[in-house]
Amino acid sequence: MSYLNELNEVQRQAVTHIDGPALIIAGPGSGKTRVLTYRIAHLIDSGIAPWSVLTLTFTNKAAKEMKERIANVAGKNAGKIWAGTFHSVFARILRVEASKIGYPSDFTIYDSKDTKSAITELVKAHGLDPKLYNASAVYNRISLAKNSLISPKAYFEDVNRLLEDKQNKMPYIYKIYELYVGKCKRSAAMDFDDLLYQMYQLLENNPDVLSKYREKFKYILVDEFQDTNLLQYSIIKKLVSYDGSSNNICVVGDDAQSIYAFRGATIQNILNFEKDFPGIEVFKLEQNYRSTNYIIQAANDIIAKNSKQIKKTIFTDKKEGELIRVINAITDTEEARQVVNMIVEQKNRYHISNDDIAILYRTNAQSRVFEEALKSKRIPYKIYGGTSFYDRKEVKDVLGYLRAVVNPKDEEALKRILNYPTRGIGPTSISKLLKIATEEKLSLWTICENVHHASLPKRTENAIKQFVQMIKLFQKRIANSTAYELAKYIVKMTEIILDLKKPRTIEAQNRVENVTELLDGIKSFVEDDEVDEFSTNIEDKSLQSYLQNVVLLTDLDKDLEEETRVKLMSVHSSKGLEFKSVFIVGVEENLFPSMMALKSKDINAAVDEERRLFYVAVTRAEQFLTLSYSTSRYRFGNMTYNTSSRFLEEISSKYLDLSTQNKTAKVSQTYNKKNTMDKLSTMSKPYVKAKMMANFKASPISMASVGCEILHQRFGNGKIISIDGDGSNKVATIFFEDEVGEKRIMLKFAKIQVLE
DNA sequence: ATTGCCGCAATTTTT
DNA sequence: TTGCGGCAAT
Repeated sequence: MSYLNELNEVQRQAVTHIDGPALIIAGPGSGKTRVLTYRIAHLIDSGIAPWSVLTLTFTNKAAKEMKERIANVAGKNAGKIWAGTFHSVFARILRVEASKIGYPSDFTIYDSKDTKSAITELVKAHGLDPKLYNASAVYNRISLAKNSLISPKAYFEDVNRLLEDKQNKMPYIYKIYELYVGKCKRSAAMDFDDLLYQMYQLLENNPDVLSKYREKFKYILVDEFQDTNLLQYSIIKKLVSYDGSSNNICVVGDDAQSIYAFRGATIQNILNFEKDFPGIEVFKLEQNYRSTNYIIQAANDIIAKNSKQIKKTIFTDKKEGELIRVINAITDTEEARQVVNMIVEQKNRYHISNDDIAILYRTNAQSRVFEEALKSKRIPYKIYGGTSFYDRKEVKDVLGYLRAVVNPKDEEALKRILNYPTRGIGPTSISKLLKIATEEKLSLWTICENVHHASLPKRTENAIKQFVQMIKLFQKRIANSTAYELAKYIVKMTEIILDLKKPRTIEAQNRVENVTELLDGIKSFVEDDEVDEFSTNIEDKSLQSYLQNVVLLTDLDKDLEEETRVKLMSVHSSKGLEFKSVFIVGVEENLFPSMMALKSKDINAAVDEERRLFYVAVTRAEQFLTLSYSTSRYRFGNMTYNTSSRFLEEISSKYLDLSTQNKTAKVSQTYNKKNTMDKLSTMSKPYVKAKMMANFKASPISMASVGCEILHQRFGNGKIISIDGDGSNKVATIFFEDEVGEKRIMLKFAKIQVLE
C-alpha cells in the first residue's frame, strides 16, 4: 500500500475509509481524482470485487482518466470496475433491461437536434406557432420536468408549471410533452434525459431489477456531485438507500464549482446528502497543489462574494508566483491580437509549449477572432466544443442511414434520409405519412412499409417502396459485415458522395472530406482494440454500439492530449482540466457574467452561478493567468459596447498586474457625461467612442433637428446638417467626426441619441 | 417536386 | 455575421 504515502492526512483518511457513506468536499486542484482513484484501488486491495464497484462521472474523459489511473495503481483488475458517465452506464443497463420498459434493446438515442426537430414537428402538427413555441424553450421545459421526475400526467396536474407556461405564452406545453413522449416510444428512441428518467422508472417499477442492481453495485462513487440533478440523485438513492443496506456511497464534489444549475443541477443534493445518510463522514480537501499563491488568493477573493457556500479555506504552500495580468483592448480583434502576442512572449520567455496554454471563453462564438489571430502567427491550435463534427449535416445524413438500418422506427433518422439524396418524396408526401403515423399511433416506418394504404400518387408510392427495399437490403447485411463495411456500402449505394460533389465549391469538397473522415472514424472504431469502458463485457464492435458512442461522446472526449496545440474552449468544457498558462478572455459585463444571467428573474442566483464559473476558470491555471476584456465587440453583426466585468473588480489589486493595461481604461462603473467629457478628450479616440457608446440611449425622432449634436450607434459623434423628407420618412444628412464623413440616414431606422 | 432567393432570428453554458 | 425556414418560380 505504498500509494498511501503519497497522500496528505485528510486525503489518506478519505481513501482508507471504506464502509458507510462519505462526502468528500474537494476544492480545485486538491487532488480529488487522486483520492477517488486511490480509494477505488484501496477497495480492491481490501478484497472487494472490482465488478461490484460503480463509478459515475459526468464526462467520458473523466471516466477514462479514472480507469487509466486506477490501472496504474491496481493493475489488471481495474478493467473490471464499472466506470462511466451517468448517461453511458444507464444506457448500457437500459439495453439489457429494455424489454421491462417496453423498448427494444436496440433503441436509438436522440441528440438534442433530433429532439428539437421532433418537438418542432409536434408544434406545427398542432397548429401552434413555432415562433412562440420555440423548440429550445419547449425542450427546456420538458427536460426540466423529466429531471424533476414529473411525468406528462403529473405535469398536467401541476398548477405551478401550467401557470408558468401560461405566463410564458406557451400554455400547451403539457400537451406537447405528452405527445413527445408517445412519439419517442413509437420511434424506439430515448433522448438524453430519458436515459436517466427511464432508468429511474425501470428501478421504480421492477423490484426484481432493482434488487439485482442493489446486489451488484456494493460500492458506488460519484464524481462532480455538485452537478447532479434531482433525477440523478434519486437513482443513486434508489440503488444505495434501503433497509439493510450498508450505504457504501462516496460522493465527491465542490459546491463552489457548481456550474450546471441551468440544467437542473442543485447543490441542494450535497446538503440533502448529509441528511439522507446519517452517520456520514465528511472530508474536506483544502490544500491546493495546482496553482501559485496569487492565483489561489484571487480565486478566494472571488468566491468570497457568494453568500451561500459550504465553509472551507483553500490554501497552498506554493510561492506567490506571477501576478495576474490584465489586458484591455478596444475591439475584439485587438483583444485577440494582444492575447496572442502575450502567448508568443510567454513561449519565448518561459519556454511554455503550446499544449500548456488554454484560451477560455464564456461563449463558443468568441473563438473565431482568436482562431484568426493564432493563424496569423502560425501557432497551431485546437478548438473543443462548439459545432461538433457530428453536428454537420452531411455527417448526420450518413449517420441517419446507419441509425435507420439499426432501428427503422427511428423517426428522426428516417425523416432525414427519406428524401435524401432526393428521390421524389417531397415534404407534402412526408407530412402526409407523418400524419397517418400519428393518427394510427404507428411508426413512420410501418406506414412506409404499408405505403399502398396511404393513397399517395403512384410515383411517390413507388419511390417509397424502393426506399423501403433499400433499407431492408442494408439490414440483411448487418449480420455478416462490420460497421465499417456496411457504412461504406451504404454511402456507395445511396450515391451520397455524388450528390455532395454536385456544387463545385470548396464547401462541397469539405463535405465530401467530412464523409470520408466519418468512414475512417468508423473503421478505427471497428479495428481499434483499445479497451472500452465496459471491458467487463465482450468488446462490442456492432454498429449499434458505434452509434451509441457517437451520440454520447463530445469533442472534449476525443483526444485532448494528442498534439502540441493551444487549446480553445468554453469555461464549462474546461472543468476538471489544468494548464500552465490560462487566458480568460471577454471578461466583460454582459458577457461574463452573461447578459442572460443579468436579465434573469433571480439575478443574484444567476450571478452567483456565473461567479462560480469564473472561479472555475481562474482555478484552471497553474502558473500564469491572464484576463482580458474589450470595450467593444461584434455581436450578431453589429457593434456592442461593454465595460469590464464586475468579477475583475472583485479581485484585490494586490494580485493584479495592470501594467499592460491602457491607463485610460481604468473603467469606472458609473459614467457621468458632464465631467467625463474633458477627461475623455485626453484619451485615445476609439476608447472615447467605446466609453460613450456604453452609455448610448436612443432618442425619439422628434428630438432631431438641424444643428443638433448627435451620437450614432455605429458612426459615433456627428452633427445634423439638414433634414428632408416628411412624416415618418425623414432623412437627415449628418456629418460625422470620425473618418465616416457625411452620411444620409433615415431617422426611422437609425439609432440616434440627441446630445443637447 | 425542386431550386433558389429573401428575410429574420440568434448566442449562454452540455450529456 | 451566419444559418435556417418560408415562399415563389420553374
